[in-house]
Amino acid sequence: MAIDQVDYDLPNSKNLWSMYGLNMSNSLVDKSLVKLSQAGLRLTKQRRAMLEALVIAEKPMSAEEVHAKLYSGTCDLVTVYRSLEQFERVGVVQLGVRENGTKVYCLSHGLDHHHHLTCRICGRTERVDLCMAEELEKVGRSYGFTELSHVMELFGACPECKKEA
Amino acid sequence: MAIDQVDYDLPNSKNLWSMYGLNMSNSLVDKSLVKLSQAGLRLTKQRRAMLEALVIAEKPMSAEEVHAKLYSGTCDLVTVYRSLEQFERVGVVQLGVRENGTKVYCLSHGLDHHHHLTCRICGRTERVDLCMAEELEKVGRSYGFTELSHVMELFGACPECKKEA
DNA sequence: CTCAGTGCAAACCTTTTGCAATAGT
DNA sequence: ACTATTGCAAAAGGTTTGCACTGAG
Repeated sequence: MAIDQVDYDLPNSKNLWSMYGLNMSNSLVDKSLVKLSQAGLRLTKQRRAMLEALVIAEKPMSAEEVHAKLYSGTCDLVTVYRSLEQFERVGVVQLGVRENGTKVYCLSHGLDHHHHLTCRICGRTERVDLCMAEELEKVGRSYGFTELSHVMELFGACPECKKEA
Repeated sequence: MAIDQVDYDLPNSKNLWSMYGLNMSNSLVDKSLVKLSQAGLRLTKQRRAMLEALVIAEKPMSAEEVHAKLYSGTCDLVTVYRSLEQFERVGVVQLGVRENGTKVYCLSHGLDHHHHLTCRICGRTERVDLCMAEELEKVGRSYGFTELSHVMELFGACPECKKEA
């Protein structure tokens, strides 16, 4: 079992987190769980595992990548797809797209919307706190569009990968 | 044959465009052809048809959409995929991604890089002349990244679609 | 108890690859 | 002629769907 995998097959207990053997009142995860619950979604061990994986990773991951982080047998890949979709719908995660079209998800850090710089060779990811949401909203509204959303991803070759090549 | 389809199976002639029955010294297409040629790519009737389709459409299209614009039998879908990839490599088209991960391509209007606002219901597209390329480059370089590129797409529901719903 | 969520299998859609035939240059 | 490009067929990759079963509220 890889060190960063998450094992949720532990005995039950009272509170939300101790049952997973995690000493974690991680505000990100807590907030996420609350949001899920408020949106009427059910809290399952599979979903908790996925959220946990997203917190640990701290970077956008595809459904397959999230699935790979889970302790083998935690849940089916299909469930990851379905849950991530739900998570996005209720604003718990933020959707992004890789250059090759793969969808990736990362936890919404509270209210703050952000973007990423990704190495297209090794996948290294850096957070980019730069966003033109307001300007884009303005343009969108000027055309009468509503329910605006945007995708912005920055790609490049990181110094390490460039060294090797 | 739909009115906006492009038929290239016409008799040969001397110049680049008259052979297609098109009275077109369209600078966009001309520039594109020159770029292709300069990059060492070959000018085939399939590629000319694709470029033409892109000019007529004036909006980003997926490989399948480009293929659908071509007169039936002009070329195989696989060829469209391969050519668009080449076009992008030499800077003749610009790559974008839809919310669902589909790759889309649009002609690079000369040197100007731009983005799009797309209705996620009907596909209507508006050009967005707003870009933070410079700021993004700066961030990328600050992390030591090179060969930077970015994807930015704005999505929403257009007024017409909203009316119906 | 009820319906949302899950697993499994299979379908689907988009994109990529292999190889022999074709056609620019 | 030389080699990029094409078509066809097949595989690959990522995502979605159908259905019966399970489990959270």
